[in-house]
Amino acid sequence: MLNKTRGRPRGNPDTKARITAAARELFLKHGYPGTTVRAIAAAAGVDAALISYHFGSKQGLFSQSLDLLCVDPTALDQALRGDRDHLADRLLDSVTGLWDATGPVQSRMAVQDDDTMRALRDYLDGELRLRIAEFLGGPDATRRATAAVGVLGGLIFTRYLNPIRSIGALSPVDVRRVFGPALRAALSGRARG
Amino acid sequence: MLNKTRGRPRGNPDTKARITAAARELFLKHGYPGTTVRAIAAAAGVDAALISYHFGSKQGLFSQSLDLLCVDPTALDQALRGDRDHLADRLLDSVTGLWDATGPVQSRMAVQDDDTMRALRDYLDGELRLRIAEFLGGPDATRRATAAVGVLGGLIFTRYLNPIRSIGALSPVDVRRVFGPALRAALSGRARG
DNA sequence: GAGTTTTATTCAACACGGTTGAATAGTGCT
DNA sequence: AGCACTATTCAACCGTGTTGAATAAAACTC
Repeated sequence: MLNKTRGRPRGNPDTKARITAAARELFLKHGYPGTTVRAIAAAAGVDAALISYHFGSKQGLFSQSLDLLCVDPTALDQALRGDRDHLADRLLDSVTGLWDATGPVQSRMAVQDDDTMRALRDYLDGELRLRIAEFLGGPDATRRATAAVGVLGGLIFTRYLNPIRSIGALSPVDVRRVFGPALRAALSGRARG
Repeated sequence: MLNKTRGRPRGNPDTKARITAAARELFLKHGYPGTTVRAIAAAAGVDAALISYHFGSKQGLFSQSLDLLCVDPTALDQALRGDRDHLADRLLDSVTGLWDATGPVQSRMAVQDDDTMRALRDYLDGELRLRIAEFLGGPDATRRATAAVGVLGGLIFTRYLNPIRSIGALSPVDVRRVFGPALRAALSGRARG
């Protein structure tokens, strides 16, 4: 933008880092379409062409600036090991543990990214659901696993992706209290009303 | 676009309808950012400027082309009248009854629209949750209503907004079977595991 | 019905967005 | 030193949503 002599700069300043930092802040504040490449470049004190050069495209910068580890299979492995009685609590904890960390920052943005949503879908349906069914065993294991995925999807949706106040404000312990009964019933396939 | 003599056309062709029809189809096919105003105009056989004139903006056309009746308070009133035992089933039926009708068409698009998501949020948190709590009464009514909203949000999310196969493919009856136990447990606040 | 206002439409142009190609100045290897 | 490579700026391009003027039909008024 400003006359910063053409060509490679002195030293090896980590410009990519400065760009992603600025990108995170602006994407967060104004959303994906509301953030222009030129604005990011200006905030990072750099020319707009650089972000195409470094990240390929605006979409590329977006994807890379929120390195979505939302889908971390290792956390799942932890939850699916242990006794059946506390499975519900472990699942809930793994969700809050994973997503609370990333902050409402990336969560809200994730819903705008098509790839992220597909990844989440594939994970819930193709991975989590199958593993839970396998863990449960017994009759109706598939149906119960589907129900559990539905409940966990509800937690993810109402707490992170489109956070409603009464659920977003809960502490992780409260999440257990609120969602515990529903999730346990989903896993067992029965509820006393 | 093409030489269709300037000025008001003969008769009173319902151009707005042709535009919204074309818009629905294209938005559906390519998403909001992937659909250009000029493409919609071309598909409707009309100049691009017309859509700014009729709908104010591209966003306005988008909002109006999916007239979001997703949030219909009357369906809720029906569900909240009756005995406590079948409340869960009635709530589930009202969700499937309402959203299955609109087709996966508008549902998938809704998640891209900020206004729609806010409306849904406000409805779940400010309306549905309060009414359920009021209906339930007794201790912990608020917490149980919150849990119920979480479960219903899960159904909406995993079946309509970001539909995963195993839940999107269910019949309304199956939805009751799968989500029934979890929702009943949420409403009662207890589950036998 | 003639005259005026209002509405629906096209056209041309603007401002802005993301992206690209050329020019340039450093870094790193031999 | 020389050479390939990399990081950067600049100028330009093309596509986008939107706007203002021109125009023609409809709707209203007396």
